[in-house]
Amino acid sequence: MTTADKIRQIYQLLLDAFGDQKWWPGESRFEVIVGAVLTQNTNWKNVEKAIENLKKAGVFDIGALHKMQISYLAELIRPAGYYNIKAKRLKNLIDFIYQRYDGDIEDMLNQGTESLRQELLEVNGIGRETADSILLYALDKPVFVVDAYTFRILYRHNIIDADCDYEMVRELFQSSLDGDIRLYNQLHALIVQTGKNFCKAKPACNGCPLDCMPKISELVDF
DNA sequence: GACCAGGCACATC
DNA sequence: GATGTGCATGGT
Repeated sequence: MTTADKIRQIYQLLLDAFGDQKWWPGESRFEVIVGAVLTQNTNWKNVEKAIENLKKAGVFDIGALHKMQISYLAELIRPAGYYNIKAKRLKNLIDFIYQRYDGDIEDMLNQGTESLRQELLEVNGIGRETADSILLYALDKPVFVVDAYTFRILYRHNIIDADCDYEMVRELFQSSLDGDIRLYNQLHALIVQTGKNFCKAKPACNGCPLDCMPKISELVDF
């Protein structure tokens, strides 16, 4: 069985276990973009509070945030943690969208995936996971999002080894899932769901607490 | 009270 | 290039 087969099999198992994830939580491309920055190393519940603050303040649109004082933005997003640095990062990203795309998120859709990815990665505060989350979930681009849960789960189940880096894992998923945006979207969401529920950062790693993984081990020949 | 959460940039070796 | 550190709130 190839690694690609394993990836696809894991997808099916997680889908059976957790069902359709309907990701990303967010009602607009803009909301996904903001959430992608705010969720950096942060619980999503805290991000929701920060976004709610922005909505209640009546400033939840790109134009309002573009004009806003950074200190006020920081105060509004405070519940998301790291609020000073995230205010800067959000500003950097919005400034980029204004400078490069005239503040029009829809305009970004016309750009090629790879060049847009490079542009996003040049923005200070936008790393690979944040860029890829924006590309996939806000802009419907065919990019698989790799996060801490992805590494943790794959490593603990002997699908990757410790020195495997972000781009290697991304390639692994993208080649396994054959450019299917719908699958990229769903599987990343399922992995996060799995990680949140079962795969904490520092368990006794021999014997993953993961509930569904023994079933994977039975079905997949690791 | 300790530990963790859907990262990232920067300093230092 | 790898390794360590600061950033910070809120839930368990």
